[in-house]
Amino acid sequence: MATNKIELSLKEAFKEAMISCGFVEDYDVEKITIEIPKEKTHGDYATNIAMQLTKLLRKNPRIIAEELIQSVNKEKANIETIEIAGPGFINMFMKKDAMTSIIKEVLEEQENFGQSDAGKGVKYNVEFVSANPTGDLHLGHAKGAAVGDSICRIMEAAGYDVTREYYINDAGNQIYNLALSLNARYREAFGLDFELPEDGYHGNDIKDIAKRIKEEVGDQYLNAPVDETIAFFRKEGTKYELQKIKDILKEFRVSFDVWFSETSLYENNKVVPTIEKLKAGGYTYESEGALWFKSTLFGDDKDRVLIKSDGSYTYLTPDIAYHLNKLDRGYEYLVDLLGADHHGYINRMKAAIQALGYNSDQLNIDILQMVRMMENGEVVKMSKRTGNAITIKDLIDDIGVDATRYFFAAKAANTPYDFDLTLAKSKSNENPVYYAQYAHARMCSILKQAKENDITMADHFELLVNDKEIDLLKHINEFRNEIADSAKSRSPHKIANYIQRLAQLFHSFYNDCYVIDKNNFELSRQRLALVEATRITLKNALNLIGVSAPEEM
RNA sequence: GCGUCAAUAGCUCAGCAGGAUAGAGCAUCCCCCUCCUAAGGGGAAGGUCGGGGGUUCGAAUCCCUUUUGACGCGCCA
Repeated sequence: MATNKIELSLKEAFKEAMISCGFVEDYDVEKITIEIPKEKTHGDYATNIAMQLTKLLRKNPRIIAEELIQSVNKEKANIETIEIAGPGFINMFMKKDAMTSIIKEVLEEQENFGQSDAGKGVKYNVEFVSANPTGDLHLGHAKGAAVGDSICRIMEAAGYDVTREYYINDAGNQIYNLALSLNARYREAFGLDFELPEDGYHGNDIKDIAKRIKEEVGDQYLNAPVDETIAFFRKEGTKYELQKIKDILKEFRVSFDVWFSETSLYENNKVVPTIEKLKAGGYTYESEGALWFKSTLFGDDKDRVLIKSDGSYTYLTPDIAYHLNKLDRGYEYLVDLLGADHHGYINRMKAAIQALGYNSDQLNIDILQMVRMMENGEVVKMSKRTGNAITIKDLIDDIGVDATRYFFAAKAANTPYDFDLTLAKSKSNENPVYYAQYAHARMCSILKQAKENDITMADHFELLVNDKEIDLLKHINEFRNEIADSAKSRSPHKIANYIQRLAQLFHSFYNDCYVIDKNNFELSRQRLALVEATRITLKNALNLIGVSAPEEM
């Protein structure tokens, strides 16, 4: 866990004090909790270490605390005063200048401020979205895209080695239906008889693609052999649909490192050897003409079919091969982001990787609970414009990328979400995304005017002793911790909370502390540096959840 | 029936490796622009943390139980 200099020095100081009091011979500093009390009279920082030690020492926590504060090195840890409170909390008030050193760090690190090596370069593969290339991405995919991309950005900032991956289901039945649907629309485009399959794709997007294919290849597939025609439309349909997905994700500021094709599993002969490996391990059996995987051996509810009695694979089979392939590629951990309707999938896939010799902990399946679109208190199922399911495109057009991404990131992914369309669309103070962006715009405005008045940033900050300034500094000090925390639990909403708090502290500072003051030039210079440090922190934080930081609004 | 997730202010949600008086935004009610963007700030009001047990010095947080809701429980993907 990354930690800031102030807290680290406090932890070290308490560790030394514990040792010199004879309480312990050694102690893991990570186990010492240093927190910022909610109540200001409880100090700048506090620790509950004395209460934690009661179990070990079997002594009254206040007595332990008393001994600790006697031997703690206050000078070294920059403590101004230290006191015992309540049942045994140790509250510390820091020397004013202890807080300001963070400003220099931020100004030096710029867009890298907040990064740490907390993740120790551990290799993670994060798979998200992975929607079938058969149509537009809808509301649920938008949540997956926003949450997944934010998780990756945050993990990267926290020092994990992250590969973002999209699994393309381009081999199954749904692609066959896509091909049939396209072929039908292609014939339609020539004014010929056509037959749309019952479970095919009936959207206008298929018509558009068919028209484009007509322009590209002319009539050559009107009378071609059926196999050849289907193969052609499979390939072309996947290509077009995938390109549309890539384009919209790019617009949504979501990127992937690897686009992994299911078909490639067959082309590179990955599926059969996976089944053979399960067989060789004794984890399969035949029954009723099908091949089963004994997933119950690893805690699954029931065994799962790998090869159906008609000889074809279930969805699970190539997916097991895919997960094995990811692990074989050397990732220590896999993360899958799945919709709540797939949560039954967790146990069987964990069972599979165990049967294949990996540890079930290496697969983390994060469930994204369902999203409901609400407008004026009513559930909205369909897009008003198209009459079809709400797509990412609808969200981007109606709400904008910033607000959409903020709304998805601001809420814990694993709880059901009612997306308030009315609120998200409103371009007013009711919309929380503007609160943070407005703070950034205000800072830019100050910086711009300082420049016009030839006020430059100071490099020493002894005048920053106002409560509002100290609060801001404390919060900036927490940024690295917050990122590391958020990465560890893969919770982008923690960053959103951090952003709200930072914006709030700034707005409050803004009202109390006038920055550009020609009559107090030195204070202006010092505050200006604080504003710039705050601005960099806010911009970096917004970037972690894919939200822009406008210079004016 | 079994499983997963949820239930906290009027609304939308934080807080949940136990810690001090449960927080934020919005909505409501007061106050603040001769001054860096009022998309802002300050204040008020608003809660038996779904109910009931238990563990603990201490529980919104952990355990059990119960109610309600969403989603699963295919040789679909």
